[in-house]
Amino acid sequence: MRSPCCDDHNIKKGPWTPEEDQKLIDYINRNGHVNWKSIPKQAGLNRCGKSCRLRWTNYLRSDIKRGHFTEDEERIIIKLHSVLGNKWSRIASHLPGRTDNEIKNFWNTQIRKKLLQMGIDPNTHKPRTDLNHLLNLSQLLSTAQFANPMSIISPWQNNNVQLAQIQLLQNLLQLMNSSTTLLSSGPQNPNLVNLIASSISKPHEGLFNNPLSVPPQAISNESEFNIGAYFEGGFGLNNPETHNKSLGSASLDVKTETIIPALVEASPVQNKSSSTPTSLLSAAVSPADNDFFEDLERFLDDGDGTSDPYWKEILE
DNA sequence: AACCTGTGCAACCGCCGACCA
DNA sequence: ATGGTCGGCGGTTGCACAGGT
Repeated sequence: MRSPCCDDHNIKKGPWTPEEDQKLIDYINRNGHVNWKSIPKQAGLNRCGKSCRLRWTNYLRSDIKRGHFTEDEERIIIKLHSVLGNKWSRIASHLPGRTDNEIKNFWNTQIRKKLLQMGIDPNTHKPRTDLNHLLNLSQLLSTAQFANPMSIISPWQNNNVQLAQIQLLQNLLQLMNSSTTLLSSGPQNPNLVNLIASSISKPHEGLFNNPLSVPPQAISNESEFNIGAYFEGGFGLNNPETHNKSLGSASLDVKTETIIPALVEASPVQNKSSSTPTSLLSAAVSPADNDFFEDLERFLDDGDGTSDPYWKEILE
């Protein structure tokens, strides 16, 4: 049975004082750190060895680089995380001056949030498929498009609405793909899938540096679209060919976080003849609704011209 | 001005593996 | 081979602070 390191109730815990820091620095500068357990006693500190080691490695070391992470560091962290997972110490070993604790905190408080807002699962580095996210996106879009039709949308706002639109389309594709798998009946409407797929594959360079480009392997020819290959790349995170492009600073720009407006309550589901994206999604994600493709196609078809044409704009 | 809430980050906790006697 | 010790790691907590109401 091992003895706990810090089981002495007289051992001090909590934040370190400047005096304690100085004692530890002086001692290690003089003697180095061979045996952490013996250091507190020899340095005159009422702390456990573990606490001393942590304080030294995460804060007092002279080679610690403090302050904001650069975009390069952020890119490296995301890239390494996509390969290594939560191996913070291994990630830290590639970032001189950064500690595992610092990187872990940075990931949990900043990067994680950014990825989630971009519709990327921070654990898998692939597009999110949870229904709440799809609904959020659709709410965002309907808010941006319909909340105030008279308002003038600035170019960068418009760009981000389009970013959200593409995210939503991608998630729809994935949902459709999984739906066809679940239904075990093969693609129910390959033409529809191809229609959406081809709309995503259209170039958007100049809008937002094409951060969500389609890997070439996803489109084998004009009439076929390989959804599996498309999403396998996880926005290129696992694909060396697309990695740099998809992880470019544009895709993680702080603007992405700030431009997405706060979500508002979803508008009530309207009748089919005046379907909004919200109502479409409500229909599309309903577990009991097996007519998803039919509804989607009907919505896109918009024969009576009463529904909003923006879906057509996206797809066209 | 007081209170509430969200955020960032330092520090702790518990587990695990390496090492050694 | 076994058990004890220690360092390292990842998850989690709790505090300080800022901003909002």
